[in-house]
Amino acid sequence: MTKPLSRRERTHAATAAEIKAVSRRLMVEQGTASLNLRSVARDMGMTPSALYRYFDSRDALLTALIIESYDDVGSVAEHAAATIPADCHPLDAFMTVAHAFREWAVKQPHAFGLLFGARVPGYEAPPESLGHALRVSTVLLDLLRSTLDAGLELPVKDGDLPPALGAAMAQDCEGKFSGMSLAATAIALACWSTLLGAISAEVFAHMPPQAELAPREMFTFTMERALLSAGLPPRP
Amino acid sequence: MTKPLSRRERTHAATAAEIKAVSRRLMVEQGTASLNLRSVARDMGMTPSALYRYFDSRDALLTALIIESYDDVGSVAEHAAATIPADCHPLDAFMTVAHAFREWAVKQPHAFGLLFGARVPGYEAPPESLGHALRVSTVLLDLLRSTLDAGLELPVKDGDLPPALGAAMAQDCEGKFSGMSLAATAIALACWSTLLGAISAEVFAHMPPQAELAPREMFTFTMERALLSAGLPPRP
DNA sequence: TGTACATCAGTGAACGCGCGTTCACTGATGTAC
DNA sequence: TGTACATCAGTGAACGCGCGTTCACTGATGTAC
Repeated sequence: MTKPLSRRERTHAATAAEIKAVSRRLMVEQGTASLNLRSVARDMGMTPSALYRYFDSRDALLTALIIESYDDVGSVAEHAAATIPADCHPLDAFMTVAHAFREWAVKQPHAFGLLFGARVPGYEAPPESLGHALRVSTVLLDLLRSTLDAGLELPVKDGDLPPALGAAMAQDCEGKFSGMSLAATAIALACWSTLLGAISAEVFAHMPPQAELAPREMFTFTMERALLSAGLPPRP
Repeated sequence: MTKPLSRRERTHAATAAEIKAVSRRLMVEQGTASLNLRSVARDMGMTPSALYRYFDSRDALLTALIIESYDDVGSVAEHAAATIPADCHPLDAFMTVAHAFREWAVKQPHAFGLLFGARVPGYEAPPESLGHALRVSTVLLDLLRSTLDAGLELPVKDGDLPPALGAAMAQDCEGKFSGMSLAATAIALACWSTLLGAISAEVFAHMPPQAELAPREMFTFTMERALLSAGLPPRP
């Protein structure tokens, strides 16, 4: 149904893409919060007002960047998951996606900060970004689901959870965790928080110098310990 | 040797403290990056220029806030550690400090973001802040050290570490980890990154709604699993 | 105890700056007959 | 194929705003004799 784009539409899209690319680069250099239209325009050799042909406001540009970044990291994770062979050890399967996520973040620390750091003050993410936001975690959840289907024994049972935690896990409004036990949900969330923590500790440089000497190995160590404690079988 | 402060010195210190307190409050409302002298002055019913009697520049104020926050969370952790009875189960001992850290962060999300979030762009922390920064982690390291002394068996031996990780852990420039094995160092760093991750996932609201319903229990669950996988004995 | 002087807190106007956004415009690119 | 018109990209000047910082000043608080 989508008509082929006219020449004008194509150049318009290309310029919009360039604006986003330049914004990205400037965010690396100057930080996310201080991204501003005038420096983007300056960098492109345009007047600031020309940008309004492409984005309604600074916030609209920010939203576009956020959505694009969510999609970017989402597709990185999806592609990584697609390379996992069927007979892969679960530990390797999860680590394949985790490493893909980490490498994306290390290459684009500004984008990672934009999505997973402190919120940009005064900016509220629009609801339509949620769908894009969920792509990464969905990849990991699917992986967990198929590992559970393959007979994974969790080290925690539903009854072991403190009542308040169990009750909270039961509120699965969006149905993302449907079909998973409460304990599995809790473990999934714990691993997710460990994953985000391991990446942001590295990206935001909150680790002592030792860890910075071998960041990739440090990440592997942290995540594998978390996954083992989640009940994944150790490597033979 | 310290002379008693004169009346003038006392009022000066009191005003400086008020400036910092107001800055803190404004950071909560407007975000860290957009803290500015004019709104601080406005809030205090002063002229912006008057602030220069107390701080040389905006950066100097930011530095003072950072150092004060490090000290704040540091002393919170130290006080929590001081309440731990001698015969305390190691899991409870660590969780006492971890909960104190978390509660501090939840109460002062802006301060947590300032210290453990993305760096404020264009601002470089002065070297003298390092000493203040290390107080929290020192409390936890001391706890680990005494647990090791009490005969804790780690689930990982030095030889199990990948060579690059072992070599990195061996570079203990500041001597913070002196007397600890390489494996113990690696485990300590993994737990530290998990701790920061669990707190920032909550504070920066990067968890799905389920976790937000029982944040404290979620935190406990995540951290206890990490500590158990670090070799701490389970509760009887 | 009283007076002369120094120190400090805070004022108010001003500086130069960069920001987001608006608006009337010019020229080029595409479209309809 | 050529002409008339509509659409779009981008310009340049201007708006009001808030920022950090400087500077000469006033008046109050403390100090020395």
